[in-house]
Amino acid sequence: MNAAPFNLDLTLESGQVFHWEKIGPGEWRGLIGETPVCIQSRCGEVFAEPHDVELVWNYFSLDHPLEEIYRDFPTDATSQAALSACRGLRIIRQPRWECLATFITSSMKQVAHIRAMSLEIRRRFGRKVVGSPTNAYPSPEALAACTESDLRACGLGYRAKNLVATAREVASGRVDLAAIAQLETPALRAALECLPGVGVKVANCVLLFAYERLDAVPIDVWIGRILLAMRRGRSGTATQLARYARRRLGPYAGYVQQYLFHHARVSPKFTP
DNA sequence: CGCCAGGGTCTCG
DNA sequence: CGAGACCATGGC
Repeated sequence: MNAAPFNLDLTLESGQVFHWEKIGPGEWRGLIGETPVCIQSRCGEVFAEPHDVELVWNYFSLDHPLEEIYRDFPTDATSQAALSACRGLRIIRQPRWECLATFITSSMKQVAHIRAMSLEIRRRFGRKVVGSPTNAYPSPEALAACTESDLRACGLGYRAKNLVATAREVASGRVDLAAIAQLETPALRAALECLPGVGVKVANCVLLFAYERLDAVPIDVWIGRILLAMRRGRSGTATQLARYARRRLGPYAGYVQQYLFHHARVSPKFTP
């Protein structure tokens, strides 16, 4: 299938999903939900095994209008540098529970360790998938049945309590992750923030990565520093930075944020 | 060893 | 609303 521009490496290395394994140049193995997939991208052409176009197209958001998004990119030097470095990076449509759960574990953790925790949670509590070395992400029910110390054994530390509590909210049906997709963004954000371990930042990650709200801007320490630098010294509280991001990053602010984040993180000489 | 990481929550001005 | 303390863990 043809999907230019699409850069698989950038997409899978930009801290959105944490379970894919690189098995060759531009070639990755992982799971889309519970379906094991091998995928390779060359020159805008995508090859996937199994050849399930619909599944791959949807997961990697190959329908997102990247050229239109690029036309709306901010014109400042920082954003344009991030754009030329990350062209072809796409915001993935993640399964909702998987996204919510992994970002609850993400607080004050580096990407590499989020990955390690996520893989351990899959290994211990996820359903085995034939043809995949990686297990599926455990269901809300499976994690709801865990104790806090079960999850501490996966390296979660104080995050274990929140993950179990949120799993129980979802498994019990008190929160329906599919039903709330119909809500407008402010109401959806509020619903997510009611869950234990979900604050402003994690809610925005879930809005962007699992609910297709492409204007949602997660502000972590990296993006915080970048926005502060873009504001030229004017000091910024969290609310000021959020307002600035909403005003300056345009209709696809979430995309811009993801490009800024990844570019900064892989630039050895990044000093805001 | 000290510092930092895709923060949330509670308390106190 | 804003600032601070506290929460665990691993990498460098």
